[in-house]
Amino acid sequence: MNIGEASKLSSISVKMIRKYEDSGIVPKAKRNASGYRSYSETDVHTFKFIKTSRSLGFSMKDIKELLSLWRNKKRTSSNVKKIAEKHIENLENKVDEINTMLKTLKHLAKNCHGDDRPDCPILSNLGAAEKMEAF
Amino acid sequence: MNIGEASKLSSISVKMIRKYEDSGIVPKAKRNASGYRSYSETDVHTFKFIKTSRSLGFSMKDIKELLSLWRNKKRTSSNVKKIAEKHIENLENKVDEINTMLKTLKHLAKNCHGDDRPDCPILSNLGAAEKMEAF
DNA sequence: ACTTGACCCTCCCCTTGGGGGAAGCCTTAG
DNA sequence: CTAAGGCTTCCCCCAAGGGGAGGGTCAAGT
Repeated sequence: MNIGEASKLSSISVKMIRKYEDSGIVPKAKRNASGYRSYSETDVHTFKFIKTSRSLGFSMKDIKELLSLWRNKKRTSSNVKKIAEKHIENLENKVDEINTMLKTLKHLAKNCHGDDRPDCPILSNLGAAEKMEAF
Repeated sequence: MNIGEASKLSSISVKMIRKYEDSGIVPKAKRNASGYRSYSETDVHTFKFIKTSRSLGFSMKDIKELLSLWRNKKRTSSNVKKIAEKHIENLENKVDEINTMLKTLKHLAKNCHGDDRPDCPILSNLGAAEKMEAF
């Protein structure tokens, strides 16, 4: 099949399929007589793997590694688990980080009138010399 | 003062101070006789405002707006609050998104032996035709 | 057969919020 | 007077996409 159909079946844009090839995440596609890329069901399967991995937040770098483990029948599950656990840790750190921001932001927003008056604790705090750690 | 000192005082890199100027987030700096950018305490204050806002996760686009409200003494606090609340909403959505990923990832990791064996539910699920919503 | 529209190709630019480094002035200390 | 370090502009890079130009190819309708 051509790239358009592979794109539809995998829910990965034509642009990105080509980019994945350029960046070496997937091997170079075979070409037909007129230079069109030609894909098999297996290739679509690979694209779906990428799609699912992306939806779980894995980086393309991680996915490249996961793909090679996926293809390697002699892999050990510990290698895969390590990547997943590292990713879980990163995501948990990100959640913590955002929650810290949210705590401060909600505190500021709560104390802001949100009316016609110009005084606003959000702006005064953003512009304060002291750090936000203050509260 | 020169850009290096403004950078130290505001904790914003020299690179980024120049980039903020290029992108119009801050007005063009005055230049001294030899073409060096020259900053005042007020400018440093502005950079600190940006720094704090970034640490709360505001986009540069939001910060541009917050800065203009900050400088405008006739502003209404409702404008500021709207920006902050929209940002809070975005962050909350992001946390939800990541938590959804985490739920799936943890489920997968829990069921992965993580030993020498090649069988691994993480890979089988990433490569499954069915969507992850399945569990 | 010919046209038209839908695909496909490559190449380049844009995004966000940073960073690296080169080549060339300016300044200040020794 | 020289050397170091600060400053300037300019260009390149990252992730993970997207937009669009300019041109080749294929298939269906007339």
